[in-house]
Amino acid sequence: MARLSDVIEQLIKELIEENHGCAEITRSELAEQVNCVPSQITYVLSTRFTNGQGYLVESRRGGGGWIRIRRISNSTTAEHYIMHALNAMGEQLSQQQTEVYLKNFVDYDVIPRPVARIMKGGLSDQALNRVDTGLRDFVRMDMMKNMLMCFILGSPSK
Amino acid sequence: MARLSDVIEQLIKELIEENHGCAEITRSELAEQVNCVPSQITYVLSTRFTNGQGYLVESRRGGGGWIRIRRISNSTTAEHYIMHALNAMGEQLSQQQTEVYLKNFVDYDVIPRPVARIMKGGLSDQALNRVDTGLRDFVRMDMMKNMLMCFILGSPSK
DNA sequence: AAAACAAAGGTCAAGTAAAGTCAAAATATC
DNA sequence: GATATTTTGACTTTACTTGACCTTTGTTTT
Repeated sequence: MARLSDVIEQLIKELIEENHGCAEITRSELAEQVNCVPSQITYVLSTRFTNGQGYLVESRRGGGGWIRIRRISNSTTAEHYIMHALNAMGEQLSQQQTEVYLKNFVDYDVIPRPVARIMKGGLSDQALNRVDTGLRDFVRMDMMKNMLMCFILGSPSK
Repeated sequence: MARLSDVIEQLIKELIEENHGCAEITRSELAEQVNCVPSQITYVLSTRFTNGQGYLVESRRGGGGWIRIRRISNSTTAEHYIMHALNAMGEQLSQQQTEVYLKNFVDYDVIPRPVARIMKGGLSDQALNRVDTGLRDFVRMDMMKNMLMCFILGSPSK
């Protein structure tokens, strides 16, 4: 018997497919469709639609809120390159490693220098000063991945 | 269902644009146009047209009253605009406020869209997920400021 | 004038509609 | 049997909407 999570995963993937790479849902609606509690949608998103797997999840709370899931298309060299990097990157990222990565991205023309400069600023120890040192490199990695995904995915087509 | 607040925001922005930087409205009239209670106009103004976001809101009560929303010095350079924002910004920043700022920056050609996109990605709740919620908005603000500074410093004023 | 009235905008708290969190319970897998 | 994954649900936080009541200003009446 199929696991509910798998069904939900499949459903979302179909939505993305139909919509050329971008699904926009309402958590509670989708939950109702498959007859589960809303938080299970959250669970599926957090386990099967990560940056490392090539997805970008954005959301807004409050009245009229939504969740948007987009997938990297992998059709350009930049996308390939970044997807590859994303997979190779692991869980943590030091400031030093950040700089190495960014330099490479610029050298290989994956992202423009000005963009890299701003990323570097946001990912610096200075910016992350308030984050516990034990956690910092994890947060930095999350940010790096999300930034990269956002950069190559651009604005939602619509 | 699109949020009413977003519609109102857009409407006001268009009015400002049409009028070269200054919109003058009557709260109750605008409210009637979009079919909401007057106080919702106030809500939109207070969440999306603050001084820090580059607007100046003045008003007059009583018979013949009005509300005037002006964009701060339409003619300032990107650097000045950002400097102003930086100065007005305070210590904390929510995801929603982040988006309002970035949208403004892009709409008013202060920073290019791709840059705004990566900033948005890095500053999102998804990216900052591991940071304690009590700390999150502080960290987000630190990052925002750092990135904006990098942006200004990186673009040498001619 | 002064008082009364009308016509604005301002405030604030309650109501509603979403998504997020977290940990216990249930189920699968090894 | 132990460990990992999934399912559930009670509770939290965020964002938007509504409405009742307040204050200010201009106009009309006495």
